[in-house]
Amino acid sequence: MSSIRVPRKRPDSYQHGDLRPALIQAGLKLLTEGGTRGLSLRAAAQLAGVSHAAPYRHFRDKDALVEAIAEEGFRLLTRRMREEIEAAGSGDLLVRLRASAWGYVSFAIENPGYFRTIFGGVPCEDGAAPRSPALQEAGAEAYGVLRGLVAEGLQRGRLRHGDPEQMSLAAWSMVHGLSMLLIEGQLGPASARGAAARALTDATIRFLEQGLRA
Amino acid sequence: MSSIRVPRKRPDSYQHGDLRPALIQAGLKLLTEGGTRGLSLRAAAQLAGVSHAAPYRHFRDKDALVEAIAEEGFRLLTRRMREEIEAAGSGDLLVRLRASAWGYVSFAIENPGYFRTIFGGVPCEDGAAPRSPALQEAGAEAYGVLRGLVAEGLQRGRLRHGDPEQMSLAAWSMVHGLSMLLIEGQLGPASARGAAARALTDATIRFLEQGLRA
DNA sequence: CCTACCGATCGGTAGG
DNA sequence: CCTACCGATCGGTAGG
Repeated sequence: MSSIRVPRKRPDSYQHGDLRPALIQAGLKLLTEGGTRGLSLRAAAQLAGVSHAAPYRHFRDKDALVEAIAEEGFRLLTRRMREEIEAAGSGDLLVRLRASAWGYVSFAIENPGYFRTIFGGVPCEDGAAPRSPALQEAGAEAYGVLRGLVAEGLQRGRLRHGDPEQMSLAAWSMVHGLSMLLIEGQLGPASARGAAARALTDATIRFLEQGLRA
Repeated sequence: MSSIRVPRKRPDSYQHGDLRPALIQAGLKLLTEGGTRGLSLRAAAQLAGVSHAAPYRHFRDKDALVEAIAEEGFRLLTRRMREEIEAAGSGDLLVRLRASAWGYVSFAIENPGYFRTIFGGVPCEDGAAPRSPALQEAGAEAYGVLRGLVAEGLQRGRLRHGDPEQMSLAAWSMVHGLSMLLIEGQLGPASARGAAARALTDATIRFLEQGLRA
């Protein structure tokens, strides 16, 4: 057996000031591979190549790390939706709505660790979820993408009259439910792969479109 | 301090042959209160009033207990949906579809512990979910309720022509997504309470109905 | 940012 | 079904 201490020249180049993002990445990896049970500050520290006491300089406790991961995840989800919408061009609003739906679902499939953490990773306690203001805002921004599309559709008369909040919630529920069923394997492992998932998303969202369109 | 040992006449009356269901109840309580992190075979044993080695006579390991809880949850979910459908009478199919949706959502709200366990409690690992045949069947039965209503609607010409599988999935996605958003507090704590949730469910499901009805 | 240490809890097994 | 025990891991702190 060689020496027990691994170091020599830490995994990448933390140590300086970039330990925080490194811990987030490590935590995400642990979360993805082993679920909430697989995540611990100690393991994250080890993955990042620092002592198990180091993380406490960046995160008050384990929940704080999970929250940081969730916040990052929300931002990435928002970005993905916007990218898909942009890629769909400035054409028909229903097409853009469909694009945003695919952005949502594809993000979930490709980033199940982030996705699960965002939606109920930590505050699964019984009572009210004690989400931080920053996390709440990140979530509101993601929801705002859908909300914005609906508002635009109503304004342009592309969607039938109705409560925009209810319409947005209907869309959100649908893509969220589909995402969860896909990543949890409820629809079979094959369904979660790219092309199949895309087809399922399109087919599913079209039923909702019929209910929303003018 | 009185004696350390609590017993005298165990909590209820396990010991004989009803330890298994008692452990399931205990596990559910732990799961509900503290999430996956809060569940341990030892804690469940303590809640049930037995030694921490006793559970191993009924469950191979921790995952086996979680799976048993999920199976029980699926059965209760199925029952709840059927009850709501029955309560809605033999009237219009869309009314019954709506009733089943409320059965689904209300079960989730009232039994978040069961609901979370059913959908991704354990097998959150990265790869394929290793769900037991019994668990898969329990899940298929719950899905079958929705599936049956859709089939009936198509047969009676109450729903527009379409792939029954896709239509069922659309309905499932919607109620599932709404349930998850509600119990994880994404819609605010107030929304998850009875009347408010019912209104949200009805409003949401109606948009889908427009897309499904003939 | 590290080493060293604390108490607590865990899954699991031995052995009866 | 119990007591007693194992090694491992955890969150967190002291103290530097």
